[in-house]
Amino acid sequence: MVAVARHDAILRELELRGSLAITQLSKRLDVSAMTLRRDLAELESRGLLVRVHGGAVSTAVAKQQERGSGSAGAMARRPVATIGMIAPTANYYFPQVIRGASDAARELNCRLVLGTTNYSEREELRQAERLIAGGVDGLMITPHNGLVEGSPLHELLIDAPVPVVVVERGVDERIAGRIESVRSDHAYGAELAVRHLVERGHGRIALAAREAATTPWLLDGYERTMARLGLAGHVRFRSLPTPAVGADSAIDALERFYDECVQHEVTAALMLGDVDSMAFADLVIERGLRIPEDFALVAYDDEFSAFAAVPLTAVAPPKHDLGYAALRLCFDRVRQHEHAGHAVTRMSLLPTLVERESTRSA
Amino acid sequence: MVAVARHDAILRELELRGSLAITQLSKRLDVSAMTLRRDLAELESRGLLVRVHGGAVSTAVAKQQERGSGSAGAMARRPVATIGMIAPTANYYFPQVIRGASDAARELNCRLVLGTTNYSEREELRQAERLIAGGVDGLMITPHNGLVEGSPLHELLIDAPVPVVVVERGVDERIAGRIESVRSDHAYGAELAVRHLVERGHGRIALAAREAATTPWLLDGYERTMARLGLAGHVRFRSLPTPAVGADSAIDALERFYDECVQHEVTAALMLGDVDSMAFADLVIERGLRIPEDFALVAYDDEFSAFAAVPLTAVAPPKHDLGYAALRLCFDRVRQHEHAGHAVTRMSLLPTLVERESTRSA
DNA sequence: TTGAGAACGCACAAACATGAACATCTGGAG
DNA sequence: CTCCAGATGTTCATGTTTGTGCGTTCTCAA
Repeated sequence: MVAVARHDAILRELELRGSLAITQLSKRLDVSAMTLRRDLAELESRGLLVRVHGGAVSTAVAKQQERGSGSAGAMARRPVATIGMIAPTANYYFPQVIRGASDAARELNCRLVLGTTNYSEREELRQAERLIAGGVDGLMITPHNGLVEGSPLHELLIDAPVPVVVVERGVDERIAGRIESVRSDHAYGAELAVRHLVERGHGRIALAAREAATTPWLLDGYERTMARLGLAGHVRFRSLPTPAVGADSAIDALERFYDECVQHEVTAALMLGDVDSMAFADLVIERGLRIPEDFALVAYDDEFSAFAAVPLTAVAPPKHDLGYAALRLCFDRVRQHEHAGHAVTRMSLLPTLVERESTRSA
Repeated sequence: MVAVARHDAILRELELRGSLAITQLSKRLDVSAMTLRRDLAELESRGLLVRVHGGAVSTAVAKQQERGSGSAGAMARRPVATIGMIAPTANYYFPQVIRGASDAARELNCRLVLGTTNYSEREELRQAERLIAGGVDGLMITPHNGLVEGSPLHELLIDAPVPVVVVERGVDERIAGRIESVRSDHAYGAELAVRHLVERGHGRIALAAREAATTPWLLDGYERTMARLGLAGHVRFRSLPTPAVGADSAIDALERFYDECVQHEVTAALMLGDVDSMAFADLVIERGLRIPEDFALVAYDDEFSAFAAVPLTAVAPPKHDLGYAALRLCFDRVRQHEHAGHAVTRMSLLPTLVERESTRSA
């Protein structure tokens, strides 16, 4: 590789990504790190880049950085837009989504205003009104029951003076209208899990889930995949009750689920929620079965699955990316707002499966 | 190999890659390094290239490098990435998609390289190989039959060293993998049309479509909506033949479709393709019916619908936005390439309905 | 604050590219 | 058939570029 070609590659990389790491680029271009350092030194002397420890950044990025720290935030750019986000809770599932949105907000230099509703419809409405009245430029919302036609929330959002993106919930097809959505494809997540178990030789696979927004999707993907693989006869779905706060009545339900599994000679299960899954795994082991030899388990959610006594194979919904993509979409709409129309976008992101001990094949 | 041929090869190489290395080219052309040096010396004296240690660079690149040392602004105009796009045709439907992609490319300062395949599977494979070998940074492709598991194209794309976005076609769910897609929701488009007609009092609605990639989706949305509205009993689907080029045998099929409509007391139709729809509208009027009073018509596609004798209400697939969104997605992936993973994204864009005379309610 | 690990850059060695001089090849004219 | 001119290949002394070992410096996290 000729020196100029390397220089070209370096500058291209900088323009495309804003920065480069010597170790990575040296692998990609198949030249030694020293050579790259010499190249960077030369290009820096020509004012084409700025060297930093580990690599280099483009002059544009360097300037921005300087401005940012130089006047210690006095010159910090004012946010270009304010995006409201309404989530049912900030305890479960959503923290990651919020973090994704917040990462995107930082990148796009816009402000994120958060409201939570504790799964109350009235609260959703109130928060939405508050944010819109408060002058947000765009709104991201997760109505806990989806957006139903004719509901007051629907009326409000359909006429909202700002773009609205529904996050992680469906939009009734009849409404469609201008409301866009970004969501995970949980049916696909269930499919992933079932296929994973089938590949490991399981034919009798059960599903357990408490009532949650994702449950219907999970059930859908589960049944569809079982049917497609010719295992429909063994479908076992168990709806777990949501225990009252503080009560550990969930254990009862898990025990009943376990008994059913034994009774129907089920050898593997997919269970919604990794906390429940961990409790269930403990129960299974307590009853004298080995995981994964006698019973395989896939958790649907991946917050703590890695930390179970037997690390659990888990389906990880793309929470971070979800928030990130939703905020970007919302921001795009704010920017285009008065420009020519655009097609209504429905985005779905696919979960991934992380294999751990609870399904390692024999 | 004669001197002129070598000179030609040298200049071609420079134009393609911007620079060349003597050792590599001497192997490839099977001539000694000395000969190449003499060639380069001559071509340099003619001002056709600039020699550097180890090889040569094109004058364009050399100038850019030189100017680069003066002002950093010079490099702003060089494309930061090259995105390949493979479409089955550039005559029908895709021109708009391509325009959308090209608009996005301009905004993002990247180069778009287009290949068309004339609906040939071999050609799809060949073009994809060519573009990847040619060093594109990302690839957008519309395989005419979708991406089928196990096909050579699938094998190629799944292992491609660059991000791949499938445009306006499905990706087999089992494949999923890392391949992303952007597409129109044609089922929703059909739903839009049917609902529009039902709102205007029609109960017996027919669908006509020739064999095309969108046909199954149209049929799906049509049947689903008819069923949901309790009109399932009146489903009439007519598959039109694709006429040979030049022949106007399509008229026969349209006549048969018309007869069927009359026979079943159908009062409205959704027809794929606005050219066919226009021909059909003419035929209906010729037979003495009035549009929209006696018969309502919605065209699926909106290139020329506005220019029919009776301007046609049409469903407009979001072609421009499709290309735009696909290129942006692809570009994003190129930028993130080696950074942390991201969730696989499936985007669907909703068509819109443009109301015109052919369905104005009485 | 400290320490592990990564990145840095000097100095030297190895590898490689260069071009002059000379050897070899080729095809056509004498 | 021989010779010759021009093109191409080879050798080698020289200059340039690249890779490596190693002590120093930097960064991040405990």
